Amino acid sequence: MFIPKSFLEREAAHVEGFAPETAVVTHGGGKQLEEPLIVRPTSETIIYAMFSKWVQSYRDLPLLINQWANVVRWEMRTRLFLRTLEFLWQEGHTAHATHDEAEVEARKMLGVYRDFMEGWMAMPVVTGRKTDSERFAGALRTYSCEAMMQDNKALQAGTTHNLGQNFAKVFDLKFQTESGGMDYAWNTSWGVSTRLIGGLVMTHGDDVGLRVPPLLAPVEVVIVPIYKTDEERAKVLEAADRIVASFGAWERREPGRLRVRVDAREGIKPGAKYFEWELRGVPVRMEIGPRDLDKQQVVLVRRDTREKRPASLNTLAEDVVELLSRIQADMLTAARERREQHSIRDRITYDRFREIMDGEGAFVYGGWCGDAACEAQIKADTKATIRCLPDEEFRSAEAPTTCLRCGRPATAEAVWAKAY
RNA sequence: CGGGGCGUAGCGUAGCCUGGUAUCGCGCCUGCUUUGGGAGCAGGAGGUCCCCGGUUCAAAUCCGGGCGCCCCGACCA
Repeated sequence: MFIPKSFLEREAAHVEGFAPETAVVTHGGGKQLEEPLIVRPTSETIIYAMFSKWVQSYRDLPLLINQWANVVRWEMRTRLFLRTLEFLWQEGHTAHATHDEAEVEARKMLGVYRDFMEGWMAMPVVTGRKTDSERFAGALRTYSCEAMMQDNKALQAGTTHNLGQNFAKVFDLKFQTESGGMDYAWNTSWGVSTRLIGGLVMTHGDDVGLRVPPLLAPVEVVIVPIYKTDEERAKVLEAADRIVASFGAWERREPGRLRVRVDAREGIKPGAKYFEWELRGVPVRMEIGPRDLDKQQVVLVRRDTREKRPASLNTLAEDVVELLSRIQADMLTAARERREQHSIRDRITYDRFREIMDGEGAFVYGGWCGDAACEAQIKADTKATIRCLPDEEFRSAEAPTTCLRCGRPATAEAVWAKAY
């Protein structure tokens, strides 16, 4: 939670990047502290100070520490979920014997993050490397997952860093090598935060409310019973209980059982229940009424498309499991298609680029000359930044040959967008 | 730190310009009827109109000061 001010100051680029946005504790126990304590904005300094005590030999490497922690960054302006003064995140820190091993780790964690964002959140991302001006303060290289929100702005959803030996050198994180010499360790760090919740909302939310992908939904299926008389009520609820019991035994599915809930509240009409569960984003609603039972069926309604269809009681569990996995897949596909519809890969003039950034926004794939001054000028002109230099699978079939703004030869393809 | 806006019942608001019994919706209470897309009808309760001061016979309304909140910008991996 607290980091001695001198720790933060040890790595020059790190302190320069973070000092303006730190909260500082000057008093403790009623007395002024000899050395102020920084409320951690990130934990590299304190972690590597400890690593240096733990590591002596190459045999102690690699070393990985993961922690869930709250951090504080004194932003001038906050935005719910996306930029808060205090946020909860997961931060991982590693130490390795070689540069290449650290590089592999940084890339691996980027893949882990991507798998979660796409496989679980159904939030597609573009992965790639940050430019020098956008990379983590103190890192050698920063990689990121960039998602597109429904207003066509980019959300940096997670980052991983190859820190090189920058922190090891200032915290004296040394080890004896296999051949008997001494070397500084190679570090990586990586994190994702509660910002992902904002990303989920802004990727999938619609006019009706939240849409939660099945794999993350606390309730995947809500059963809404429909009845008029007490007799009907008893019959319908009994059928609902039987369905829940049969689902409870359903274990052929990954991961685990079906999470089902019966909304048996009385005094609330079915329509009101529909609206409430739609607002909360429950992926599938199952309606059971007397008319359905007569036909040995229920009605299934998808939250993502709001499509409604009957399903036989005989094959219900299989049907629901199949539907849930289809919803999971369709939500990712729909989000990805949406992103691609708002991605521009055609060569466009800088005037056109400015027009787009001034208007509806987009991910614009364009050439970059590699000059930080040019990058800064584009930001000044349009507020758009290079979100990343995309990994190969995201690059255009035909690589751009000239810089989007200055027309000089391109050194890389870049994804430009306004960001949160 | 600049620019703009707003504070009226639990919530959302009208009224303010042009001073005169504070409006409507949701919610709440009681009763009856209701339940396949946000129930209906009838009756009812609920207010320091953000605070302080001024003008006036009379202030939610006009004037002065204060407080609070929101949005935009600067800032931000």
